[in-house]
Amino acid sequence: MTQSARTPVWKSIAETLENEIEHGHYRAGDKLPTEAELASRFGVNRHTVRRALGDMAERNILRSRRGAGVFVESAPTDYPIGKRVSFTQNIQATGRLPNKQLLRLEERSCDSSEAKVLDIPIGAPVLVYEGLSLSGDTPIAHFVSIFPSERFPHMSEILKTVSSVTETLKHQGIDDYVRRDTRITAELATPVQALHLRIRAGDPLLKSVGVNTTLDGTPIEQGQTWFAAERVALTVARD
Amino acid sequence: MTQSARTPVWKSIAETLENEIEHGHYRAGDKLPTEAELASRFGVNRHTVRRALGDMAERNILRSRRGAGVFVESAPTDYPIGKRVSFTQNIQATGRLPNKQLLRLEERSCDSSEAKVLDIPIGAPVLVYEGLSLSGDTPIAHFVSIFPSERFPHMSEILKTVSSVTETLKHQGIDDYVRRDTRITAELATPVQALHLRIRAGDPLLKSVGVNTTLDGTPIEQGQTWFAAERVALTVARD
DNA sequence: GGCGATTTGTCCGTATGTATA
DNA sequence: CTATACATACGGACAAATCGC
Repeated sequence: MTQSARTPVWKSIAETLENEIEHGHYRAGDKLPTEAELASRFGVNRHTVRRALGDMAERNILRSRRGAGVFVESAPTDYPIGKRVSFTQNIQATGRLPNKQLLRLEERSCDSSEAKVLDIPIGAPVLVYEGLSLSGDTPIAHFVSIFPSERFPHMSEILKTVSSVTETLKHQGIDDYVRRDTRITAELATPVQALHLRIRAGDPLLKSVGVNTTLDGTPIEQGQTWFAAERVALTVARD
Repeated sequence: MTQSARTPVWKSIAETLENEIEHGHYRAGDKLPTEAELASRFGVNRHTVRRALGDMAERNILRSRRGAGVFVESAPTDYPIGKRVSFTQNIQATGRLPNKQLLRLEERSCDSSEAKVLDIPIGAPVLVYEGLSLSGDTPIAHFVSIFPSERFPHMSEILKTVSSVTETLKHQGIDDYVRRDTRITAELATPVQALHLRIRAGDPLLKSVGVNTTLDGTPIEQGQTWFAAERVALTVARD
């Protein structure tokens, strides 16, 4: 009757459920049995189940919605930030289908800070490329990229048909490029961003601002990306 | 009278103010002149000034407080994430005084995930080191570090006197260590974290989870850090 | 849109084993 | 050994959100 082992009951319940999620018994988005059902399954009080679920929710494995149930969260996809950063490749590596949705594609003249970053004269034309990045059909990020137009006269037409920046740059004669630096901050989602990313306003976003250059150091793109924090973890690997 | 250049008046006002902040005319925490004063200074309507201030507020350069005035935000400190990540060195590089406040220092046995990361048997003793990282006297981050105790028998006593992890490890015979990987996510501050970091609950945090190893790859520390997003930008540099 | 059943969230209380001073 | 504090587990009641009809 008494608990002989040193591990609390709630903890072993949590580990059991974690294993079942790990082994695909429950998948991302699935609804777990109700607290009452789990309580009777494990032969414990509902509160003991709640302790286990609470622990798992704290570690972002589950999310509970009052009145609806407890649901399995999708594990955030690792998004490597390194020398070469490519959304298409990063998503393909997870085994899902990378996709992009175009929101805006326009030319305008650059301001002083953009000129400084891209190493072009103030007022020079830049191409603004805004859109959503999707993994399968779940939105991952909202991005705004800026290219120096004079360097890439056909960028706009190609971007309309090709949804990969890397591919588009290949058509423009850039076979390889590297990330010069990346700056990562955190922000709260605006209502518009929340709508686009299918999250709630005020949910956390990971903002990444990076500059890509050719191998000889000429800047070719300044990219700003707002990742839905619940779906992505940025990773920095050694080398 | 008419605007000959293509740049809007509000934008050049914003750039002017930005320059003055950049050049130290206004410093972090300073109150700007009132909107009315700025309007008369630039010879424009108050609404035009407001457009400039609004743009700067959106970029987190300013923060306005109704009834009080408009204040210069402290620029987020760049915090490089690379092969070697040291809070002490990172803060020293900004010219401020790194500091640490101890919140907890205790030994317990590790769970399965910690065992896996630190490459020790499940249940082996680990030292938990929790505290706050300060730059000067403004809190920057809240951290929880875990060390395998059997490898470092005197860690606890040294950490009580030395506030730098790098220094403490030197006393333990580890002259050099490298960051194996770093995982960056974004979370919302809990009420307790908000109190510690002197921000508001629900404000965005940058969470970084990293593992430091000796040069031969033996893990010596798992560190979790929650940075106040408004005070820090994590940077990833090439090389 | 309303309504009732379902489900989670939060509060009250009780009891017991374990570690600590 | 006693007193205290704490974590664990159970029981019940109601509020609040959600869903289906």
